[in-house]
Order: sequence, then structure tokens, then C-alpha cells
Amino acid sequence: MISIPETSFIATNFFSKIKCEPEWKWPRREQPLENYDLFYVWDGHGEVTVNHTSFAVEKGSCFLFRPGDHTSATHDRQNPLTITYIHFNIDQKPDLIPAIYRKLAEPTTIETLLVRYVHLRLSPQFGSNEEAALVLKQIMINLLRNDRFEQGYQPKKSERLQDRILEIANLIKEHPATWYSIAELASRAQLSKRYFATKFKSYMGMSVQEYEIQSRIERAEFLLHYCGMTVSEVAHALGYKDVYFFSRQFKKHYGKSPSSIK
DNA sequence: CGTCTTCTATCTGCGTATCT
DNA sequence: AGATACGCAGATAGAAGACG
Repeated sequence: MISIPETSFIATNFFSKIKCEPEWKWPRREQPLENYDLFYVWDGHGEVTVNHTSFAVEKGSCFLFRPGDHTSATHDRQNPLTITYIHFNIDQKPDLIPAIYRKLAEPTTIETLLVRYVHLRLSPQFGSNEEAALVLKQIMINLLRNDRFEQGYQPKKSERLQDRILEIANLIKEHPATWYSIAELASRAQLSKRYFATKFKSYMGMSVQEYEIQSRIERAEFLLHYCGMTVSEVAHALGYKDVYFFSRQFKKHYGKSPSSIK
């Protein structure tokens, strides 16, 4: 469901958050489900059966029933279930589908999204249907991510390394006025200086130093062009101790002197 | 593939001078 | 006054190669 656009998620009018009555039960029907049904347990205890497999459910239990599934449920009258259910369709065949069941150890994100979905559908306003579809897709992505984690998915070592490098690259972009040394960045990435520098270049296509300078020059151009700052002010703002050094670096990377930027 | 060491080229900051 | 230019010494990052 990751690659399916949110516009392919088709809402139905069957959605709600409810506290089930003590007498509530969900008997097995002859006809299987006609659409997808997201079923989340907020509170209470009960038992849900899907295609002859039963699950004891409590807070955090989360199902994604699919078209064709046979479902039934009961609950403890003394401790009735509070659930959210959302029926929906998808107008194309999904690639990855979340598992039918998982018990969420950290349900906060899903709970927030469920509340948001129901709120959007109950009080229509500008863009609420579009946002609800986005929220529904977000829920599916979170379920898929949770499923991968539960399956013991470990990113490959090289993926983890690339993540670390990208994090450092973001750090540099976000703080163009900070002059990070390779040693500091390598330490943040938990790599040796040399190895970090090598890997940074292989992933980013330029050396750490080049990347830092480029980030600074890009920011300098913005400050000169849009903020009306003088060359000295910009040099100072970006941490240069020598205005000429800034000017020299700017000209080298940008092709024009900073004073020519208006 | 991940890591380190050594050598060397490049970068950086400072002082000083010139130009607009 | 602010921007640009140059030379120099010390600091730093990169390339190559080696190791497990």
C-alpha cells in the first residue's frame, strides 16, 4: 500500500470509535467482508477470530481485515471493548499489505491518526476528505513499518552507514554557520575521520569540506540577495573570521564576487 | 567491507596593502 | 568605510595503500 496514491483509498460511511455495549457481539456471517476493515482496540478484553484463527485482544490490538475474510468477535461483559473501526476500499491491487494482526507496543502514533481520521470524517470542512485519505495511508504505512520491525527486520549495515552519513549532511545544511571539523562529524557518525571522509564523498559526491563550503555559499547568496546584508555582515553571520577569505571562497565557488550579488 | 596510517596538497587565518 | 588582493605559516583534509 506504500506505492498506491492516497486518492486510491476510497472511504466508506462505516467508521467510528465506540465503546461496545456489554451485550455486544460480532457473530460470524455467511458472507465474508466486502472491504478492508481497520479494527483497533483502545480498551477492554475480548477475542477476535479471523478465518478460524483466534486472537485474545486488549489495548493496542490492531487488525487489518481484508475483503474475503471471515470475522467474528466477543468480549468480556465486565470489561467491554472500546474500538475504532474504519472500512475502506482500494481501487487497485495493493503491493504490500499490512499483516492481519499485530499488538502495538507503542500505539500512540496510530491512536493519534485514528482520532484524526474520525474527526475529519465527522466534521467535514475544506479538504477534510483529502486529508482523511492521507491519514488512512499514513496508518497503513505505520502498520507496515511495525510489521517489518516485528519480523526482526534489520537494515543492512551499508544502509545504516548511509543513514548516518545523510544525517550528518543534513546537520551541515541546517547549520551553515557552524564550522564542523571532520573529527567532530566523524565522531557523531561513530566512524574514524578518514573512513568517514571517504564514505561521505562516496555517498554525497563531494568531500565534507566541499559540502560545508557549498552549504555556506548557498546561504550567503540567499542572505546577500534577499536580506540586503553587506558582504561583511554575511561573512560574520556565517562564521568567517576573514572577510576576504569569505570573498575569495565565494568567488571560487560561485564565479562572482559577493558584492556583485544584488 | 570497514577501518586505520602515512604523506602531501590544499585550506585557513592573519597581517598588510590597494582600490572604489 | 567597505571590498578586494597577496603572501606566508600552521592546520587540516584527501589519496593511496594495507590490514583483518
